[in-house]
Amino acid sequence: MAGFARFLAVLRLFDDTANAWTVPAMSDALGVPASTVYRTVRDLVAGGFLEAAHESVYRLGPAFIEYDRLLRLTDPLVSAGRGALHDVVAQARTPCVALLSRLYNDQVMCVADEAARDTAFRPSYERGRPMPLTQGATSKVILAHVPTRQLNRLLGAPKERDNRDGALRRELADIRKRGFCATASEIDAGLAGIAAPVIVREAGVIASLSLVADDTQLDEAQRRRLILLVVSAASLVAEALRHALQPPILNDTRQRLMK
Amino acid sequence: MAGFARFLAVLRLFDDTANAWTVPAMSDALGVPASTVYRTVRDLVAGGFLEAAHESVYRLGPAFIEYDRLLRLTDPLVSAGRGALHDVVAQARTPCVALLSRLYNDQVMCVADEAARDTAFRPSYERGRPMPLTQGATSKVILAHVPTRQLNRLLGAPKERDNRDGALRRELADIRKRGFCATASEIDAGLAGIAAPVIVREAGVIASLSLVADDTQLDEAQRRRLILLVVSAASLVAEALRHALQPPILNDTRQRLMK
DNA sequence: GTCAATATTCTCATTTTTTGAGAATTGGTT
DNA sequence: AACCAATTCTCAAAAAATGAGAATATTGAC
Repeated sequence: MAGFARFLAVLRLFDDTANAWTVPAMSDALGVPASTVYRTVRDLVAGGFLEAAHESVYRLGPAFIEYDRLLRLTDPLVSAGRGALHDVVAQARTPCVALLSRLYNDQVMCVADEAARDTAFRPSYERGRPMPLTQGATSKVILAHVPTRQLNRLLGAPKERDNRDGALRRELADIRKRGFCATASEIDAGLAGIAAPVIVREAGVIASLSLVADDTQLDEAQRRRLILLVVSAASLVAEALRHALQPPILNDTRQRLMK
Repeated sequence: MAGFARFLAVLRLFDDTANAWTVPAMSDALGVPASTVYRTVRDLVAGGFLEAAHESVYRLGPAFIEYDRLLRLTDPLVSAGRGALHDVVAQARTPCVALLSRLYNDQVMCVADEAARDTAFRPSYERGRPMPLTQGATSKVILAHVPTRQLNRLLGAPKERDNRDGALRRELADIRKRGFCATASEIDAGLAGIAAPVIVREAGVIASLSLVADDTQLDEAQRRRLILLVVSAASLVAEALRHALQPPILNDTRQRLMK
């Protein structure tokens, strides 16, 4: 391992439980000499991606907060979707959380969320947390719209398929046809998920807008109402995205024009 | 420029306005051959720090969202302070925004914020946005507690000092003595800032907890009440931090114990 | 304050990567 | 089919990273 992979490897050591590392520990964990890790860490600290906490312990650094804000401000999906999330939780008229999620490597990650006032629960899906691909309405709606080739790659080697694979593929086809997916207690016991796709092929956007609510509070009429709400909000977001991307004011273009 | 600096340089091209770059544009801007930039970008994309948007345009990638969540979850300052922010805006009984901020290179950056319900304004200070060191209650309280040596470095070359420098240093000494800083319209016209220090030397923490409210709504009694609120909340956060850091369960230690 | 134990940086010869220029390839469009 | 731009590939030269250990700085204990 060398070059950028080294930096990635160091950063990937950090997770919710292992959130503070000493250099010798990293050196052990990666099988890389301490002097090299010291250099790597120094670079990361200089960039703000790591930070010396105390007693030779390093933590993730504040640069991530800065770039996260930039992303919140400039990501087309996030900016097109934030308003919709707000509207959805306001119009749901029940405690709930609205999510905007997308593919992230071979998982699904929420990139924006908003909870209605007085929502006591918090779903497992939350901004920035990678979640499984094949469970939960939020994820399955996305998976249902992934192009076949990519889907095959995501679902793993052909051997592993066959078993539950056929059923899953049928389910995904069904979701595609219906235009939404509603589940209950699939991720969090007692919580229902309702998700609709946000697809803008031209922009390579495959995402979902979803709503998580207390399943025991929902009668059939409410469920239908919420499905309608989510589906229409999702298509509004997709439309907004198409328009936002229509005139792509590229930095590149600007530079050329200025010459 | 080479190595990690190249990666940093590419990422630093992105800001609120220049949020989408083509490789040729980056190549131009950095004065680095396109083939090299392509390789750099490929690595960053693999790590999730950049993402191909469409038509050869790249944007910041979702990895930042993931690491931001980790930081929110595991950063001692953020986790010690979030509850306090919530309490402060609840007890302020006026539209306001509470902030938790810290040094970030030669600027100050908010790392957590919470707005009271029905707060119409949003202060310039917001999570993830670097702000000037010497303006605003939030920043000055921090600057007032930076060790002298570091302060000298931050305030720039000795020549630049002298002019407004003496006044600033006197002001900082005053803030240190009083234990808080209150300003009005120093950053945002019509908004007042009230800030108190969160200092935990043992942990290298120099931060501030601050409250931003509509200045025209504040009479003298309210101002005093809010100052008290902010000062006591800040010292609670500092205390919580000291306790959180008391038993530093290091990854390193754990590994040793397991042997 | 001194001392001992770590943590961190430094040195330098060696090895491995990265680099850059241009050619080759891919992918989408007219 | 031909074109154009984006992207990857090739390869020799050059630069930079590497690792072992020495040197130095920090820290905590006393």
